[in-house]
Amino acid sequence: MWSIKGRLSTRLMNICVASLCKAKQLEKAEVVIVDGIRIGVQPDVVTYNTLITAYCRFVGIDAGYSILYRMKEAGIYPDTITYNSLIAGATRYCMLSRCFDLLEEMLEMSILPDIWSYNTLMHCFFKLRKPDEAYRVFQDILLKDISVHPATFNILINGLCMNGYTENALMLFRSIKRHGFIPQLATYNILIHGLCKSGRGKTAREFLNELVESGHIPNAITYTTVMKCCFRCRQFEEGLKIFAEMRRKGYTYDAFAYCTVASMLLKTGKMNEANEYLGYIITNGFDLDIVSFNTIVNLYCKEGQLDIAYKMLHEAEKKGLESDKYTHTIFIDGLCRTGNFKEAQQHLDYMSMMGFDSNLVALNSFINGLCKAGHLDHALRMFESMDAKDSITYSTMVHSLCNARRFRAASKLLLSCIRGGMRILKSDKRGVIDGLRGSGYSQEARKVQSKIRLAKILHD
DNA sequence: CTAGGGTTAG
Repeated sequence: MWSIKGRLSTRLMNICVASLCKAKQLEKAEVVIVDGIRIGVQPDVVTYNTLITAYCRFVGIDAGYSILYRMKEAGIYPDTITYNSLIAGATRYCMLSRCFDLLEEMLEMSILPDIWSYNTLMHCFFKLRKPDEAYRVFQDILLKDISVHPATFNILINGLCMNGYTENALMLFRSIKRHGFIPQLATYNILIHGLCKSGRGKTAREFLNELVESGHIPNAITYTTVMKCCFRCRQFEEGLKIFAEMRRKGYTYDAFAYCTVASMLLKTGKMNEANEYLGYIITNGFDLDIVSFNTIVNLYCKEGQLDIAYKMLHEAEKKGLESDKYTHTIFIDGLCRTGNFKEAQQHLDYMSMMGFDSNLVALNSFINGLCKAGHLDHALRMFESMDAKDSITYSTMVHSLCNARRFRAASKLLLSCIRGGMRILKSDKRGVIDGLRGSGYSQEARKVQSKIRLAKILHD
């Protein structure tokens, strides 16, 4: 009798712990467990699995591991879900080798990996931009005859899109549908998002129709995705209409949609309106995460109010939020706008010290700032020192060198940009050629022109 | 009990 009651209570405790974990209330969850133990309710494997998931997500992978030790000490054996949670934690922080360590540990303990172990591993490969290896995991799943989960396809489609294989994602989507797989709402959301990101708004629209026709009801994610797509295609009216509809339907319960709108307004220079939207989420008690703070900080940086921007950053830190590469990039851009290159450099140094995966955007921003302020040689030195450059790096430099009438330097960079197979704005190419010609370098102008033509032939 | 939406540069 007593033991049945005990098990029932453990289930109740788990429900309680799960909802607290979901709300990031880890301390409260721990209190519930301690209180439970005091009155004789023992935590079980589910309790610890829930904790591991939450600690990995909100604190870090090592915090997740420490729960694993705690449960082992308490004499509770980890199961597949325990390890899946840790693998998900490792994937969150892109730690591929940890994923393999965990898989190995599972096998050593005769805990069999399931479809979720493989799904997560596949996701990790995609996050690390290794689509081939991710696809190999999928083939492995089929080979091992493990039955797939709808999420397997979602992860695949998303991963393919995010790695530039939109066409393959589309083919996969169609082929699994032919094989009788009924796409989930999430599958449609993922595909629509991928299509929007690769600039295929029209196809995205078609799938939005298909989504509705197949009986799904669009959710907040669908709306935000489509709204963003409108803004991308400069259909501002249409996008704002979608936002209004979201409001009517009660889908604006978090800061997501507001931040999308505010960013669009910032990009198009409508500071006052952006201020309104962001003011609304600040004063109306929305739970702001680092992305929301970044959007707000961006507003103040663009307005040149760096002091308020820093105040917001401190507020975010007080909430226990950690600044990310976006935060620093926004500050670098803002500091450059106000001519404070020294402090901008400090943010850059901090980023490389912290090992942020790619600060190319930040460097581009810095270079742009230097150019705008007329420090062309400083910008050039920076440019030369960069080991990775993209088309934006090149166009910024080429454009600025043309403005300074340094056409020969501009043409040199333009040519190396083309050699690298990168695209550059037509107006910048024109600027270089016309500039060379106008300053008496018509032979070099012809050379550049023919190289551009050659690149075009090779590219198409 | 894990995938999917929002934030950065020319």
